[in-house]
Amino acid sequence: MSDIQERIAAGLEQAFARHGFAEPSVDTLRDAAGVSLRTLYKYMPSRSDMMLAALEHRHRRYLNRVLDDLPVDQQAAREALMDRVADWMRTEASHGCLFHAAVASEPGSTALRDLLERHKQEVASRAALATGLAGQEIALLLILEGLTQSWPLHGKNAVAAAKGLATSLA
Amino acid sequence: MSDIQERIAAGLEQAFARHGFAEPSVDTLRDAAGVSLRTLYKYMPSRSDMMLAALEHRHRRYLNRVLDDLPVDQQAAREALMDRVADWMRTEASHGCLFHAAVASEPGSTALRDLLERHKQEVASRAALATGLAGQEIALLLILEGLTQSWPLHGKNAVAAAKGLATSLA
DNA sequence: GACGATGTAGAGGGTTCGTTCTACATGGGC
DNA sequence: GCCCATGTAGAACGAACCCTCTACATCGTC
Repeated sequence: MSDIQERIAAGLEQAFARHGFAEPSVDTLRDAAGVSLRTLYKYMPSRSDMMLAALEHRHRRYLNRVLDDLPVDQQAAREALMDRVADWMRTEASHGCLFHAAVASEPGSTALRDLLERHKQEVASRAALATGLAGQEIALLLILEGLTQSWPLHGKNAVAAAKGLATSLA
Repeated sequence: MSDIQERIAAGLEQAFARHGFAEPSVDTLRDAAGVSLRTLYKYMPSRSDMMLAALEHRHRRYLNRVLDDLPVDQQAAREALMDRVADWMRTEASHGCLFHAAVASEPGSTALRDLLERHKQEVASRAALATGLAGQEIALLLILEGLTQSWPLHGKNAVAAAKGLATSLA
């Protein structure tokens, strides 16, 4: 991926995260990307491609920010994981999971659905590995999804509930 | 609420649930509502009002289908609750929670956000009451959100995980 | 210094969309 | 029998949107 492509994807991700997938026009996306319309369309030939590129970019950033370098101790890793998710929500995604939002905005797109599935799959397996919960990927993912969805309304209380549930998985 | 208004709202809810909030045009919504464009706009003067009416309708139906008449035994109520949510997903909402989808499609709308909050609030308090988990509304809501989000990918495994987590709340 | 590759700036086309408006049908109450 | 309220059918309008295209700037290379 070239440098300019990376910068465009980063700008698009910001715009979609802030305003959702329905609202921003391509003109708005161009401003967010910081390039001309011609260049934008050169690298992402349609609005759908812009959505996909933004989500790919977000996927990489999410893995880095939430799942890299968790504590070695498994209980500490579980708590840190929930804190990291909350921190991600606070700074990046105050409206919930961007991948679910994308699929909701275009339920017909199989490309988006595949991307959502890949994202959740990779998050679940890496999270289970880091917390010593291999074999309980689904329960752990359920907690992460629940935290992501309920954080906007319940904040730190949701984090505490998620930690408690993750601990109970043993 | 008049009879025709009820029928319109029911049709709109179906259309939004099936195709999301971004895709369907007002012409499509009119077909789903089964009335003329003039009548549709008489009762719901803008597309945003159509979304709100559809969600109000869904809120009432969700409470009826998922939370009415749960078993008296608390452990049985917890399991039945998760089964009911899964059944709701299977028959009504294969793409996740419609309220979250609405907010995601229009993050700027405070009316939608308020409606989401009211919906979740009422679901949480009624669910906690029925399952003997008063005081743990947030943890229970987190499980319900997690189940709703992960059911499309993991189906009955997600239900089993949700039951396990709800049982652990004790 | 010419040139080709790559960028910006932004106007324009063709389409779709939300909303309004006109014209007409129907049916119960005086 | 007339009328008004309420419904259908769908044309029309203005705005917004996605995408293309033209015209021009910049910069590293020969």
